[in-house]
Amino acid sequence: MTATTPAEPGGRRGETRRKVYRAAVELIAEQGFTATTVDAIAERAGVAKGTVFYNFGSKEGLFSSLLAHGVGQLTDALSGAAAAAPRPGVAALDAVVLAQLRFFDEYGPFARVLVAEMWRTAWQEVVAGLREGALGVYQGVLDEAVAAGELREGLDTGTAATAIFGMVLTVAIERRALHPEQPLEEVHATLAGLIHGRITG
Amino acid sequence: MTATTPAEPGGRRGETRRKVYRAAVELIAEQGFTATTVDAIAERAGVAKGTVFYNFGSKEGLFSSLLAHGVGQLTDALSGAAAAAPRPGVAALDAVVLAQLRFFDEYGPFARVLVAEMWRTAWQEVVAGLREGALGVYQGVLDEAVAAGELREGLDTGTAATAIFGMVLTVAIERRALHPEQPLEEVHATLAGLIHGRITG
Amino acid sequence: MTATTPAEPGGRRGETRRKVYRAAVELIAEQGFTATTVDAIAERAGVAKGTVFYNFGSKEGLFSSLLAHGVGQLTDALSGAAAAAPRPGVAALDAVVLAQLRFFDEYGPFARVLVAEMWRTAWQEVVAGLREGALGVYQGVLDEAVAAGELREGLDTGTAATAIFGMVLTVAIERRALHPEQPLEEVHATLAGLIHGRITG
Amino acid sequence: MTATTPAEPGGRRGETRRKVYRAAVELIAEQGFTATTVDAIAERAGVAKGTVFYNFGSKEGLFSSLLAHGVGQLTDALSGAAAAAPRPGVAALDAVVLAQLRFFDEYGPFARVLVAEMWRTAWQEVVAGLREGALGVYQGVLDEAVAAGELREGLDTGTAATAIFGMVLTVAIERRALHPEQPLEEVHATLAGLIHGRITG
DNA sequence: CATGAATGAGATTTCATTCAT
DNA sequence: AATGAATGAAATCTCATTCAT
Repeated sequence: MTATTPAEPGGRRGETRRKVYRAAVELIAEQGFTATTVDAIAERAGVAKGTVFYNFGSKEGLFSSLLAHGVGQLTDALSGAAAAAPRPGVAALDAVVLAQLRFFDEYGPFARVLVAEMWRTAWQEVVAGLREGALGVYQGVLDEAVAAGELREGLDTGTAATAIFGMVLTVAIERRALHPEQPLEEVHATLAGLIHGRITG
Repeated sequence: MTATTPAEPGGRRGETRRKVYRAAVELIAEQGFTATTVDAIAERAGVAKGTVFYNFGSKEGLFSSLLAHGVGQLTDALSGAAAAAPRPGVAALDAVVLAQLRFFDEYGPFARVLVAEMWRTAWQEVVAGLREGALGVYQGVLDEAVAAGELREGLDTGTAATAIFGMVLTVAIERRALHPEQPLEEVHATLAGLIHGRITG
Repeated sequence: MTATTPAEPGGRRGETRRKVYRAAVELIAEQGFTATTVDAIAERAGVAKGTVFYNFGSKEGLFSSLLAHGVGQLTDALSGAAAAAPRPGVAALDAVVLAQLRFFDEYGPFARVLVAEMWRTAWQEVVAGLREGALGVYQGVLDEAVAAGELREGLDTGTAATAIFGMVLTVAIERRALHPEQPLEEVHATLAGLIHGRITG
Repeated sequence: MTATTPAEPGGRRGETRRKVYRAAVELIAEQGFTATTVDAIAERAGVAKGTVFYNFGSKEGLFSSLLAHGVGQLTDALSGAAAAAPRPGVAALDAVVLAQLRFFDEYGPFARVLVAEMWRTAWQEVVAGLREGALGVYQGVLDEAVAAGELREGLDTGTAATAIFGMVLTVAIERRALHPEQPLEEVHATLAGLIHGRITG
């Protein structure tokens, strides 16, 4: 079994991987990506340093596995919200925006890791997954809204999806860093207003 | 003259600083801050490694100087656009968005550096400058629009400013990376539509 | 049964040992002893890493066992050829040279291992075995030739044995690596000519 | 200047490289190739560990540079002996054999390194150099001897060159390891006898 | 008999920084 | 004002070996 093959979740190896994972996420939350050493991760996980390499092959391997996992969770959160929305179209869009806000509220460090490390060529694959996953959910919802006549025919839904995703991402990071006390609902209301045009009186 | 004193722009030292700036921005955009070595910066700039330290004191010093410089230029570009707009309010907002798109179209690597490194606690000072500068321009324009009755009373213009800035930043990066042939005006139209509510038919 | 006790050749254990032997010889021939990892040996042999240690105790143990095994086979091949020669002396010498060429033709990787690792102080015991075995055969044949008056009285048969052994070993490796198509008989004729003085017209 | 570019011999860097070189050769002589750590080399050379990497790029780089250097010296020694021989042909061959014996007598550790590490794919280039260099000298001398009628027409001088080189190499290593007190001249006499056919009475 | 996850000592390598020139 | 060789602390990574299953 190679170093990067995930083990069966229940076994001894799966347990180790989970411990290392959790330790890595916590430390990134505290100190950022590259400032986190494998030594520190191993110590916090309560395993030997070699064990990290045995299970993930390299520091890069660990982090790319981590990123992929986070992107997957984000995509799940967004598509879940889209599916659970009472009605498609703009109402679903609001739900997805709220889901994204909540996700980054809960996994704030992940948002920072995402924007800070997205550009490393080593992880282009992960970023591509983000595009197909999270941005895809946005674009799907927007396409439905266009089809339903809620948004104007001919809207560039690709660009609009990126725009909304980036808007929410930026606001979520800023809120966490500077106004953590501000209620999420308030922020959501402001963004929803911006997006579906009720910014004007 | 200390290491961090900027030299007169025309001299030999000013030229050296400019070469190092450009090399650093490009490399950091490609690989991120920590993955970029001073060796690589010096080599791409065509100077000796010692020269980087002679001029900027440290790697962090180079980077924060670089960020401050870029943020200053960005602020100038945005406030220039706001001031030159025929009318204040929403019209001015469109002009500022266009100016931001154009700025990042010209200085693409800087946009990536900004988005990637903006949130590191180490550089809070720079981020504060960004907030007072670029985000301030947005907030000022939005405040004027509220005062003029173009936007609804009570709008959280701080959050809205961050939202629009992040939206434009994200779209600018994505366009440069994936659709460089798409006309800037088209992108601008989509964003303007989103922002002032003409997204709906 | 201790880890270093050889098992009966036919059993499950004998089979495992043989697979590991073969894998180890090949890899060490390709990369050298220290560059070859137990991981790689186990993988190529198709067994678990623990199995190598269970059977051979240590990496060194595997290797010295492997060398001893190979040296024993080589000795058998050479002494068999000497015994089977129609006449003793120079004719027997030719037969032994041919046998050595044939042996290394069949077990090429072992020749490389031998030449590469023979001189390491760690394995003096094995080298002593080689000297008593394979070199002993050469020296015995040479002594007989001296006794028979075919070679001059006073010849340093120890040095001569080493010289001829090294010559054949080197040529065998070179042939395998660079001229595998060259008939063994041709090479043998050149060497035989060199050795018993018919190099001159 | 890249890490592998040799510096001008007189400068500061050249001096450092020479110190590291010398330390590396000494340590290899004592402990063998892979058992020698960069730490130990740096300490004996009296430089920081980083300096070794600054100058040679990697441990492999250091050793391959070392090997190439040794092969060059060996080639020079052999071709020098061939050129200085009073007469070409078999007399020159004797001189080359003596030169090879002397070289490995003086640089014994190098001979061991050579045979032990020749097979690493990283150094195939070096080995190719050996073939063209040292073996080339032997073949040239043999060809001349054939042309002069001293050796029989049609002799496979390529194989013969390899054979003689390997013979001398093996004997030189063996002598150094087991009979260092034996006079070089005696060994040379035995080999010379073997080679030009006076092995028989 | 065989396994393979875990280990940790010890190796190689990186790179921001200094300083004599 | 610029250089680049040298540094060394700190990082990443390797791998023979152990041991519970």
